[in-house]
This record gives sequence, C-alpha cells and structure tokens, in this order.
Amino acid sequence: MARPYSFDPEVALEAAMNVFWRDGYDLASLSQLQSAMGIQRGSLYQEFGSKKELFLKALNRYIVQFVDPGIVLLTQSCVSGQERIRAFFDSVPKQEPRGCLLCNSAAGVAGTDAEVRQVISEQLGRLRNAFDSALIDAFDDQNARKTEAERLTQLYIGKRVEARTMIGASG
Amino acid sequence: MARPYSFDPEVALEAAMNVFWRDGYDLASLSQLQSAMGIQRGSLYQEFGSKKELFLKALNRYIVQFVDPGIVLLTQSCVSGQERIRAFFDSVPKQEPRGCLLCNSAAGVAGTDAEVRQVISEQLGRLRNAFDSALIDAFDDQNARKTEAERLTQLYIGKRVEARTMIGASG
DNA sequence: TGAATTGTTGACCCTTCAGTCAACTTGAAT
DNA sequence: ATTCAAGTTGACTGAAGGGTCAACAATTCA
Repeated sequence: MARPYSFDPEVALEAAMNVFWRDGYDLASLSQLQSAMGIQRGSLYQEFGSKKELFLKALNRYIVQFVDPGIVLLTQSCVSGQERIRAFFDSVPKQEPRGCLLCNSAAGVAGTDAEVRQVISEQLGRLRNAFDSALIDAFDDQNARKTEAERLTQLYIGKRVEARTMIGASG
Repeated sequence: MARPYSFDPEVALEAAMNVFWRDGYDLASLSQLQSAMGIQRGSLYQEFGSKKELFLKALNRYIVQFVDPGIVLLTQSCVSGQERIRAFFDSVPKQEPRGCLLCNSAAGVAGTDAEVRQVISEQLGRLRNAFDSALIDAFDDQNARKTEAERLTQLYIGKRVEARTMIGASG
C-alpha cells in the first residue's frame, strides 16, 4: 500500500560496485555513484544508508560474484588439488586494469577503516583456507602446507594489484 | 641575499612520505601534511608545487630509501642468486601495517593517474629485472626465468598488501 | 474519489578540500 | 641603519565532499 520502487536495488548495487572497483572508495563520489546507479541522492540514502554501507554492500556483492566462484574451483572434491589450483589461477582475468576490488580495498580503505579491514581479512582467510584444502594431498607437513597456502594467497593478490599498473589501465 | 629556510626540505619530505604511506594519496589532506611537515600552507606550495608533485617527490624518496636497497640485495655479484633472493625477502618487514608505499599506490592512485602509474610501473620493472638477474644461474630457459621473476615480483606485492589487513594495522 | 502510505526529487546544509595571495618577517649586502 | 630579495604566515576562495529534508508523486485501500 504505497509507491513501488522505480529502480532495481540489485542493478543499482551492481553499478555502485563497478564505480568502487574502478575508482576506489575514497575517490568514488556520491555524485558519480548516483549518476552510475541512475537514482537520486535521497533514494540512495534511503535504500543504502550511507556511503560506507553502500560500499560494504557492493563489496559483499563483489565477493558473491567474483570471490566465491574461485573458492568453489579450489574446493571441488572431484578434481585433484593441483588441478583445482591451476583452474583457479586460470580463472583470473589476464587483463583487468581494475584489478580486484578485494585486493584494492586491502591496499586502500582497509588501512583506515577497521570494519572494512575485518571483512577483507576474513575473505582473504577464506581464500587461504581454500588453497590449504587444495594442498592437503601434496603436503605431509601441515606447517609447510599452511605456508604454501599463504604464498598462493599472496601470489593472487600480487597478480591482481600488478595488473593495475599495466598499459591499458584506464583513468 | 635573502631569508634562509626555516625548515629542512628533506625532513619535511620525509614527514610527507610517512603521511602518504599511512593514509594513501587521496585521504592524505594538505592540513594533515602541513601539520606533519611542520610548515604552513604557503611554504609547502612554494617548496613542493602541488599535492601531486609533493606525492611524486615523497614516492621518489621512498624508492631511494626502501626500494633501492632491496634491488642492491638482489643484484650483488658476490653472492649466489638463491641467497640474494632469500636476503631480499628476509629484508621485508614482517609486521608493517602500512604495507609498501609503492604497492599501495599501485592498487590506489595508479588506477586514476597516468603519471603515477608510469612511475609505479617503472619501479616494478626494476624489481622484476633485479629478480631476473638473480635467477640467471638457476634457469636455462629465458622464458621460464622471466616467468619466475614475474612471480616473485607478484609475491612481493602480495606480501606487503596482505600485511595491511593483519591485526595491529593502525587507523 | 479521497485518504493514507511510501518512494522520489533536488535544493540545501555544513564541512573540508586543494590552492592562492597580500601582508609580514628575516637576514645579507650596502 | 636602510634597502631589498626571498621565505613565512594564515586568512581567504571557489569547488566539491557527504549527508539531510520538506515538498512532491505514485500507488493501494476504502
């Protein structure tokens, strides 16, 4: 018994995610966001609360859309660990000048916001565990396995951050 | 035949570097910078030109102070390549919640500023070449060597970015 | 058709931003 | 002591930042 939404919150969130991905949290202004999302200031705040809440929701969407599938690749039980790791790294885009929203945020806003840092840390933990589970057959020593899982996580971050400095990067 | 400087530009630049390192380019405000540098707005602009020029000078200082020594470690001719690489990674701080200014900038401002991206890209290239030179004895195949040098560069970036999400990170 | 409810709008708020500048201070040279 | 070049100061500027809100529009129910 009221006016219906004139926009799809999921579509708007997707647009916001892309702005944050391209420009980073700090540089993404509300004007840019509302323009990309196709809604006005008030609707944005009514639906998403604040810039930071919007960012956390966009980050969550990114995780579901881009992190989870990678973790699925790493934890499939019907494929060997080695092949799963290979499949994971094969699934990383070769040319993506925006890098990875998770990694960008780790290097950026995570440094100044404890709540964001918590989320990022958690997600990198999931990735580390997924690598670990894929390494379980290859390492007898649990310590060595954890070290290698850590190494692969760092390698992933490095790949995606480095991609932001390549020719063809936009901006 | 004029008034002498009341501050040491090198000391001021060092302070600016630390602000950019901790907060990143976007979040570092001129108020914070001038406060940390212990000088007033006008002196800052007279000496350093603009925020971006100040950043580029601070980044350069960081490179001299923290990147160059690593490259020296990787290119010493009296030590085996394997040991040089080991020495390099041993020299990376274990707990440094600020990460690495170069890597942070790669994930951050490099995405939106072509000039910064150029500098970062160049410096990562130097690091890659240094790794390559340390690998020259271990690899017959030049292609495989370059791939491994790339891998080590990414590993370095990943390590330092990841450190920003660890407990103890300030902000 | 009219009341009630809820989404939408965009002008407006205060704050902070990067950057400027005219008045002022300093110290060397005369 | 006076002059003068050059460093210093901090108030000021216009723009842009995130966030708010009263008026308005669209729908449902009676």
